[in-house]
Amino acid sequence: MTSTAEPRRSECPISFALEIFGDRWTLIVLRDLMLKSRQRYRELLDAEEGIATNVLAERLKRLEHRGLITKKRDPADARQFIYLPSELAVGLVPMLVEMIVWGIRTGDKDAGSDFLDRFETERDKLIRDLQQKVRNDAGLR
Amino acid sequence: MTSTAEPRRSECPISFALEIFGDRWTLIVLRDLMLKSRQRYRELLDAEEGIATNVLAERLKRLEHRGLITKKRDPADARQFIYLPSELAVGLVPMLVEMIVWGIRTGDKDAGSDFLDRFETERDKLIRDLQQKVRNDAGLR
DNA sequence: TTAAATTGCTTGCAAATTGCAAGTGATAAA
DNA sequence: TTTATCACTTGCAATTTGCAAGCAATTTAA
Repeated sequence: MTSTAEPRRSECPISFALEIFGDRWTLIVLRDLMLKSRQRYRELLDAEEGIATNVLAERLKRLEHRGLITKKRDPADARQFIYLPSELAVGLVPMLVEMIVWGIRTGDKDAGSDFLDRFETERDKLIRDLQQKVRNDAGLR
Repeated sequence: MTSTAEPRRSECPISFALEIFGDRWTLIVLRDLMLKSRQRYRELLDAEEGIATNVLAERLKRLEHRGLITKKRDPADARQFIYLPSELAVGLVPMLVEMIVWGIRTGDKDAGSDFLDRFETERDKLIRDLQQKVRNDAGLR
């Protein structure tokens, strides 16, 4: 059996991860899919950071190809598609939470003190709850 | 007092974090500075992923400007500079560890099973130890 | 005491990626 | 039927990247 994976820059897991989401937009898309419960192209395009439509289209293809999201037609409106995170994406929640915490502490403590408080008192439960909510929204399990 | 900070894309802490290290190279540089104990330009340039010299120079300036690293002359060789992570960078270790774990689990389980075992049995200590080692290497206290 | 290396960059340029605006084709609503 | 909406695609200019060569300030070697 031959491998179907892309060639890697190196064997380092950080490098591997960055090949998938090491750019300005991929994690913004995953944030919206998982933490803001957006699941349609139009909703993702409305990210307040202002992603360009061709870039969004390319990132969604990439994420689907890498197995981080699935795409299916909306049964209620055949013009639309629904993008859902996979379990691989759910596995990114701990990293996203650490990124959020660093961002709050470094950038703007006032804006996220509730999150910070909860993180400091019950990190594991916060993450489990978030992951369950994501799975739930995505119809996983 | 007027603010000296760059304008942000949004108030989101993930977005803020990505403005600092949301690209293919910045976290590779921080990985080498913190987890591989490299501290000179030449050593960083030798990253196996093959960073271009102009890109490395720009990233180092950026990281210094953002307060994630400091730069000082090598007292033993005035041609060289020593780049050291700051406490702000040390604060990124938990996120980097989660990224490593995701990368190992997703990409190549065999290559990092020791790290994974230790992560699963004593995550907090693993992170504390790593952070202390980084502070030590950097002469922080 | 010079000449050759080494170090940490900068510069120039081609190639790739991004951002922006304007389509396009399929489906749905009026 | 016409018009609107949705999920893109396309074309193109602007920005960013990668690559190779250069350069000034040391340090090492002859």
